[in-house]
Amino acid sequence: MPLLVPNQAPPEGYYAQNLRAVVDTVCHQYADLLTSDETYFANSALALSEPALRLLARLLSRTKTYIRLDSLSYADVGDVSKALHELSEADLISLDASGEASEILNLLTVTELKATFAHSDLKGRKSELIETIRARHDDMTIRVRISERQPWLHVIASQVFEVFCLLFFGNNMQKIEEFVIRDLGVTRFEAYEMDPAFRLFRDRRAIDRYQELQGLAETVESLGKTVTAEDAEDICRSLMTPEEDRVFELRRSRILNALGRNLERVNEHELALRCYRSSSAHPARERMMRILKKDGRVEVLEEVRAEILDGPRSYEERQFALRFAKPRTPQPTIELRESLAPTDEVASIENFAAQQLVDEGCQAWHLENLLPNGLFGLAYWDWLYASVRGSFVHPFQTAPLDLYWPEFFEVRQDTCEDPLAKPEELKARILAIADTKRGISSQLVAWSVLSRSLLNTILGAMKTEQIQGLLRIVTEDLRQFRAGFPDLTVVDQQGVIAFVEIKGPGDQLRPNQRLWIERLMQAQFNVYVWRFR
DNA sequence: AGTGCCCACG
DNA sequence: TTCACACCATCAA
DNA sequence: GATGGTGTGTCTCGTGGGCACTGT
Ligand SMILES: [Mn+2]
Repeated sequence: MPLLVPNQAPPEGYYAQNLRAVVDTVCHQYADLLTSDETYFANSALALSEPALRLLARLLSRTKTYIRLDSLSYADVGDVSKALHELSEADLISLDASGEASEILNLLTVTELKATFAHSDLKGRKSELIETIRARHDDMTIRVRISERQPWLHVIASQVFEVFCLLFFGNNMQKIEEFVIRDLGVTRFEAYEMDPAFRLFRDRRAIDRYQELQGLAETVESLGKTVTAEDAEDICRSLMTPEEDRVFELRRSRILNALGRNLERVNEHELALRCYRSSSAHPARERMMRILKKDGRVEVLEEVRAEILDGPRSYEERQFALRFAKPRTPQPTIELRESLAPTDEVASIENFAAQQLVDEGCQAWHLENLLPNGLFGLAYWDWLYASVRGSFVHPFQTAPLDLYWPEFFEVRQDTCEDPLAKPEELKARILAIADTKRGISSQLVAWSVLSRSLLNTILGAMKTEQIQGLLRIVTEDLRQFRAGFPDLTVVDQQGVIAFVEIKGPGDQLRPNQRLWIERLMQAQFNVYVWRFR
């Protein structure tokens, strides 16, 4: 029986308990790195009376930070106005009618706006209405007039609480709602070990820098191709120093790559080159080569090419350096089937092709990367959730933090058994883990797609060496081979497995797709491209 | 009156 | 709010 | 065929209420 049931009252004090858990954990882990504001928030929150903490938990779970008082009706809080005053006394919320006029005006409905700011000519969309009101009254008048009818509060603690969530989850995407999703039973998480002494953020600088990088990413994103040289200079100044932490460094490099790409679009080649030069992430050097080619700077181009070949960052980067701006060299030939494209509209060309294979007597599924990722995730389940310092930092993870980093296998090989060492047991191992772990969230295993019978059929159609071969490819480079797998997995009437990449008119193989196909052919799989014209 | 979006909620 | 992929336009050989 | 640009599906769920907006 799950802790929470939709539309049924949660256990007494449930949301407050979640809030307390986050604040407690962060305080224990990061007490010495918190600013005075953050420490103050933690102390005052933990010192609140139970009703006030319950109310605060609700307020912090709202998406907006300005909230109408008449929208607060929480039975488990009891005396709401008493709790409000307590929160206000603790400076966790403000009751003194603060805020931007436009934001506050948005708290009212159209009807209320018209009633509160009675003008005969108020009409149009709500946004236009608000503009009109703002043009006629100053902010103070607006606030006063609304607060007389519809008092509201501002959740001061919101910003600081975001930092607490960042420290708790180690990222800006997961929020405190994770608790609810888990307690409803929607997601189950593996019972991995965590080291409470481990810190994702080493020092205060790391916390601040994380947020700074987030801001820069947003700026670059929002500027897009309206970016000017001055903008870029500004942003670059904050991005030119390599980060010590590799996660930060990857983040920095990706922002530089995005900025560089935008600069290319506005023909700022020199600035773009500077961004790419400072970046340590693919495709920075690829973009450099393209720019240099365009500008006819052959010598520098060759220098970059040599640099890549000397230490390629990925298989794809190396492949690009080998082939770019060079006479065409033959590539391994791939079996090709060709058909006419369906005349009438179909939902997707992949499903159309799959249906045709079914009509021919085969079994066919559109699985793409879900198959290799799923098989790897199952065969290496214990590797994924092994106790490795720093790989798990909170209870809501679906993969270890170092999954896509080079030392993933190295740091686990002493404690985990290599599934490939006993190839004859692979099939049974994968099926057994699928049975025992079914439903537990994994970044690699899509349970809804990989049913027991599907796994049975597919694994049954693969020879032991083929399963081993497939996993060898994936484990060669988890990052590279997490994408590019052929669209369809097919088992024919003789029980022979094949993989098919479907190409509609005007679509062609991408480098990672070609790479997967070549590897699969080497591993003795039937693979072909099915092109519709 | 109908439709579709946003948001709180469990 | 990303990532992987398909689709589409354009250009060149 | 190469390249660049854009669109789509995907979300850790499902539901219900309130609201804006549209059309009669
Ligand atoms: Mn395809």
